Amino acid sequence: MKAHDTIRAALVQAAARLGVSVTASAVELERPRDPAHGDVATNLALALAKSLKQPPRAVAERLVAALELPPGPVRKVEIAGPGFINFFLAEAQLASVLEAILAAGERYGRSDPGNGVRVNVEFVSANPTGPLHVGHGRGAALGDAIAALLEGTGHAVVREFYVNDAGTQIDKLARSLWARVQQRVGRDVQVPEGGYHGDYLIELAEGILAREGRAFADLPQEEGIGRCRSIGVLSQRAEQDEDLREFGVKFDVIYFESELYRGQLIERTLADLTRRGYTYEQDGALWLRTTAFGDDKDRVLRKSDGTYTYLLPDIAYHRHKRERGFARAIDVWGADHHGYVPRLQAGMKALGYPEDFFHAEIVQLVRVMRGGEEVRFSKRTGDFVMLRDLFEETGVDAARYFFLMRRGDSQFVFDVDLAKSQTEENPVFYVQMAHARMSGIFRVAARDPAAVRADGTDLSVLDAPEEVDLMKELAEFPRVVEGAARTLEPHRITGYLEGLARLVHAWYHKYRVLGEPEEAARLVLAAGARQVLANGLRLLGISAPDRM
RNA sequence: GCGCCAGUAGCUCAGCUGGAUAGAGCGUCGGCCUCCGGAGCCGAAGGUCCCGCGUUCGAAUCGCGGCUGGCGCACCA
Repeated sequence: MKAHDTIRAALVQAAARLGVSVTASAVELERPRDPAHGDVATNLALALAKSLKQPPRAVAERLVAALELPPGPVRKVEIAGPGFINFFLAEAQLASVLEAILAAGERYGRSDPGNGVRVNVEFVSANPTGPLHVGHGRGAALGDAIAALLEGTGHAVVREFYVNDAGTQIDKLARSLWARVQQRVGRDVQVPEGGYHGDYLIELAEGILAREGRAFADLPQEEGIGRCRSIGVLSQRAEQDEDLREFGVKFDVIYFESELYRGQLIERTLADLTRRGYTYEQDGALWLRTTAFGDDKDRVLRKSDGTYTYLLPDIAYHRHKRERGFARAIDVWGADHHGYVPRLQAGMKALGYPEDFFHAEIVQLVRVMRGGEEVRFSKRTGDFVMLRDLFEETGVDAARYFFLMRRGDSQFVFDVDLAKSQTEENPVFYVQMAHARMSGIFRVAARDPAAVRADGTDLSVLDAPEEVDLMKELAEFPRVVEGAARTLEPHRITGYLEGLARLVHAWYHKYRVLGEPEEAARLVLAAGARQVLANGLRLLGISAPDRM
């Protein structure tokens, strides 16, 4: 908002007059919780107290005395509490946010601090060994929202999914599937130890036999397992893609581990690490000196049997991201992998990459509750609850919203009954309903809300407390988006939307729009509120329905 | 044993990188439907911010030491 910039600049100038050099971005402006403390406040005097060796209030007095604000946006400046400087904005300033919203439309809330920086966001990256479960769903919702937040703040984002199609897990999948094929033709073969026991491989085995004929089961074992490997990976990948598509997540790049081997990227990475002096041989294995970067112990890159551990391909993969020109690589990982962060980070530093290149966002596990009881297992996989089962029951919007409404790093209980309920208790419903209500006004008025403009409308009649509060909240949206993007915390958006929806409902309930003397101005307010609700929901990948 | 994450109202959780009297929803209690959707709105009660020590003008927030819970600590992925 323009008033913020004006205040910021004036404060920087005032500080300079006191002999302190402050950058504009270092001046913190916030909206006080208590309206009696004004519309904008800064703690600048408190922050400068130490270096000036003066009491905060005295610093505040001097700052205000040195402050030169152009006439217009600010009508009053106060010093309060321990030394806060509070600014009170002119009323006209407040309503101008509506003009800004309607002029920007879908773009309201977007900003450009990212300045076109290229960011790779990798998430889900499930092994192609079975269906996606709810934990993947939380990662999918979070990764997609983080990507959208970064896009909304001016970053060039690529959404990426990494497929481990070359490891031992894939061998287990192939052998498990082969065993199921044998079982279906009546042979007494067991699914191997540590293999995949879920019913979905029985279904897949039946499909193979139906398509290929019984002769498939009589293939030589090596060939049969090989066929099972490619069929298994392809079918699981296809199924995961379909789940993700229906969940509303679209990836720009699907990267297969096997591509790393084809491009000699593993060997090149190993050569880099060695050339930089961070590898050594011991006990027949090749080690990476990760302790040089804060890891507990050094890690093996190449085992004594000559094969690679998981770490080396992963370093190679992230090196490849760097080579593709990304300034940042953000990975969304499940909590069960968090112990892995220090060694991959060490790998990045061993390659000489800056500290902030790689960042792992850890997502804690999800528990699912229904009817007051925990739902642990899915029949089909014999394991976790499947993502598909969840969103088919609750709807995609509710599932995504619920995954996003808590910080990723806190454990989360998904209440299926709440997600399905069509009442105010359900936050998704509550927020979407606020949007639908605003749309309803325009439906009755037979107007297109997207075509509403503030030009020439007298907005000074929007002076009821509920209307003032609503406009102030609408003005906060761009800052909320920026904060959420900076901290990679989409839950700030859901929290904001719930607060905004509350104000919208309260306003709607108390004041009529159509047929009132204030109709024109209130239509502008309704259109603005509707736009911000829609923009917030869209950012999270959730629909903004016009009626429910 | 070591590491990471969490511990805030009866419950689920926020708390904007150290600021003003710690907030919201649900639940509880009490009000409100001639209406653009009551599928909603308004109000009240409710706190040892896990405990202790420290850092400073100021700590839920930072540091140290404990306690509780989750997850990790492979030449697995």
